[in-house]
Amino acid sequence: MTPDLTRNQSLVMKTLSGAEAPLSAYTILDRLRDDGLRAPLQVYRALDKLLDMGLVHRLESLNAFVACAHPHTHEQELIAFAICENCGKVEEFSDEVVKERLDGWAKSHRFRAAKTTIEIRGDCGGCEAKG
Amino acid sequence: MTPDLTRNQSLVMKTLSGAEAPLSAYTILDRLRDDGLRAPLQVYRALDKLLDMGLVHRLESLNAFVACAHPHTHEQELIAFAICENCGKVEEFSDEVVKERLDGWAKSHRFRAAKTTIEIRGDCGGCEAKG
DNA sequence: AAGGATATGTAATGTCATAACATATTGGCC
DNA sequence: GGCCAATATGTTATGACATTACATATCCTT
Repeated sequence: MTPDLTRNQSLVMKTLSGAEAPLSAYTILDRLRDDGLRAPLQVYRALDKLLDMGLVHRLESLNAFVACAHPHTHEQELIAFAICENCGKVEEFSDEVVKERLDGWAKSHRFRAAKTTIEIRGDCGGCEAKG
Repeated sequence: MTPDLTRNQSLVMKTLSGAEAPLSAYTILDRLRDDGLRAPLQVYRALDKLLDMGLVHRLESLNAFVACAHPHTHEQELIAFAICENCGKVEEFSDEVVKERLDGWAKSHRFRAAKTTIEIRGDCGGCEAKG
């Protein structure tokens, strides 16, 4: 069912999975130089497929990518991200009520939603405790 | 109360207000060449101020900017955008329940939200009717 | 008039993403 | 096995978005 990953896809996935925070495509590339990757497109192509498979998310407000925290569990869900501007960590969550409300708006306005982005920028509790 | 706009800010604001759809900073620049603007920074600096004043919004998923549809009316609101990928037009709306739910999540996770982005990409009714 | 804050002008550079083209690998299907 | 289509890969160049750094000008307050 889940297709196997190709070499480049595996490398990119592994890099993202091991990262503490979102990475830009160029940062991923830098970390994979030793594995033979040389051009941005090698990373972007792998990311495209991983996004399609739902294994990776793109954070629009950051122009960066994260490994999905709950692969396969949200086929139908609307995912929101809380991004700490201090430590860079990202929390992934979903809220059925939010989804219902946005779906309701779309329906009443005859808007056919293809993809919805919800990103909250701020400071996570951990950072505040330290600061 | 509302500070007057400087020359560059006015030019940028006027360009965005007259546009049917979001514009990138470089598109704005191109449209203002005849008014003497020459460098991206002149546009970005004006945009920064206009964003601060709440007269303009940035669409993260588009790397583009729109004039605010309801200036001064949403000091406290959470604004969502529905972006038509067909005609490019953007609808701006807010939903108190969505705001409450996201605020609730943030509170329960000790996350201090600074800015929240909600962007729905899809097709607006008008486009579907034509297609 | 002096001085600080804000706005402006300009060049250079940094960051993110894709187009275009060539080559290689994979996987059915006869 | 051999063929062909689909998919993946490699590489160069270019396009699109945004900021750093520095110089100059304007505005406001005293």
